Amino acid sequence: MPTSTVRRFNRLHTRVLGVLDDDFLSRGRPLGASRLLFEIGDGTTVADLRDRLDLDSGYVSRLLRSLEADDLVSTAPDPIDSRRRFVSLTDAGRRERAELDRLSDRHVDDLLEPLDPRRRVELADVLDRARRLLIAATVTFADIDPSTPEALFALRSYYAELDSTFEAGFDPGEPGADGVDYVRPRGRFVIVRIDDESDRPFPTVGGCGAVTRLEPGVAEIKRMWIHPDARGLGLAGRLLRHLEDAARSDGHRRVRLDTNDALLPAIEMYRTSGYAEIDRYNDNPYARLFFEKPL
Amino acid sequence: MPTSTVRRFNRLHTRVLGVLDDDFLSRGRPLGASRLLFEIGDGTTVADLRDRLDLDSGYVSRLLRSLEADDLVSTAPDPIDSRRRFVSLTDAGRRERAELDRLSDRHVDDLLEPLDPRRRVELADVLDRARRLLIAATVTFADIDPSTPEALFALRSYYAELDSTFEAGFDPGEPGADGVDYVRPRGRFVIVRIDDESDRPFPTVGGCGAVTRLEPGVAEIKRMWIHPDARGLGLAGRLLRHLEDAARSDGHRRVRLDTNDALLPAIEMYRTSGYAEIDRYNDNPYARLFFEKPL
DNA sequence: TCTTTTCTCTGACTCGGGTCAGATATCGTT
DNA sequence: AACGATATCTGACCCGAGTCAGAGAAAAGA
Repeated sequence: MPTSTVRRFNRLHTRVLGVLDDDFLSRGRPLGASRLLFEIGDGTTVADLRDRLDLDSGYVSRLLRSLEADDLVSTAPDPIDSRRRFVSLTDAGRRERAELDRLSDRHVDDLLEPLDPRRRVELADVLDRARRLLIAATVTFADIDPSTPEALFALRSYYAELDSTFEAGFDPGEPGADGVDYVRPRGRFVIVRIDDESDRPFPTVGGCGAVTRLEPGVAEIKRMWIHPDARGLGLAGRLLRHLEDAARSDGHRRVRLDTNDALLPAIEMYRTSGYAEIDRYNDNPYARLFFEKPL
Repeated sequence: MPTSTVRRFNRLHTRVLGVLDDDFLSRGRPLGASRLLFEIGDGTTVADLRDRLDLDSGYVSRLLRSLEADDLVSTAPDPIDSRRRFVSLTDAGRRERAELDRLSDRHVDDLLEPLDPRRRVELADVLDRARRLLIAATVTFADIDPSTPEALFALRSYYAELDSTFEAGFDPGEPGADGVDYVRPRGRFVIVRIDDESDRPFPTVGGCGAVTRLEPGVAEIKRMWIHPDARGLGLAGRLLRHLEDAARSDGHRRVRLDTNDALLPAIEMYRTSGYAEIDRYNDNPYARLFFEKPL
């Protein structure tokens, strides 16, 4: 049933919103060229454009030259590596991009105009909820090295949040310990990747989690965190299951985890996910509750 | 604010749902050809396809021949008018259409798969609400002749609903009276057109309403009806305002209307729209309440 | 009956989007 | 200095989508 409802919505959407958007985005020039204007942003290299839009190198080159002919972009050799060309918008290009933006806004405004303000807001609300659910549906879990920028970004966000949650603050201790604990064969570091365009350089980090070996057959789940903007979408539960699966496939029979009594929703999730409270099994000063689950 | 939210949703939507849909709809053949398979349905004429999809006649012809070459459709002269050609699907064509349908479903299913059932339903719910609000935004009000099939359909639906609402039933009286009352210069008949694909021969009728002259400067609003599926979208209020505008531009200074005390939401709307209760001004046996509003 | 209109089809064409195979220049490494 | 890898560009293509101008057959009107 959800399937047919989604398809029904899709048909309407492409008709009233999608198609038209493309229509007038092409102001005299090929549509692909207009898209480039947005993708260039504050300047990038040709290679970057190429793999962001997944286009043939020759094709991008041609599009850029047509934009150059219209004096909307300018290119120059990248000072660092002069095989590369650095592309940026000219003033006219920035104006054109702003104009396209304005037209898109205008198009949506015109569409919403007949609705009363209350329903306009309601539409925005339901579409935003739909967007978040779609993002949740397209999230991916990836094992990565905990020393990569992506992982460090997640960990730092997590620590910062703990620091502001706990009354006494939070000190992550000496960094680099993660370097061994969360790397195979001792453990894993998992990132929740949100495939929401436009956030560079890597897809938005929606959360993280780690597994590490405690003793033979027993793993510990640590560093579980979901970005505040991505909560309420069922991601924490999916991440937990993913980490349990990882532990299981690494040969563990039980998983443990500790938590602080300030993290109520987390505690609730552990209980409903089959975790039972056990005695303290480590000397983590921030931990007040300890759980275990057989795999 | 709603504007940017809508655009934000659009970007995500075309990426995760829209584009892919087109992608695999083209199973070896040009996309337009696949679309035709759906549009042909249980058989139509070439002209019908042409203006339903708004395509060039030569183009449709070519697409049809390519489908014929694949043995998916067959054409024959229309027995009624042999300038026309009647197009219908072969068995293979029907199978292919079913297969495309299955693939589309599958694609959506795969997308929803990671979501837990509760959130899957929630997504369907919010998308359906969004669809209904978008439909409400794209509705059009049109003055038409009350004797057209479209108008008759609306009126009959309205009478049928009254008949099942009133305990004693409802008898619309001698038909044809509308023929003079709701036609200029004495009055108007307005139809609410819902531009939701697929419902032929005319866009779905979402409601109706009429204005007629009572006495110099005084108009009466009658036959106001919104299709049950289209309620809760603010259409009744917009229709009422549209009818008032029509009365005003026809030179009236006041509008009256009568209603039955069983129609509570309508009564509530009249009160909040500036109508004041007045004494009975006609002998309509179904009316119990009478309202008037200065324009 | 003759003329005009309607409906479909064909051929010739345009255009945007995109691929592919080099050519050229630069960088990194040995 | 030489070699392979990398980044960009150019020219030659292909293909799908769509337009346009008739041609031919049938229907409708005078």
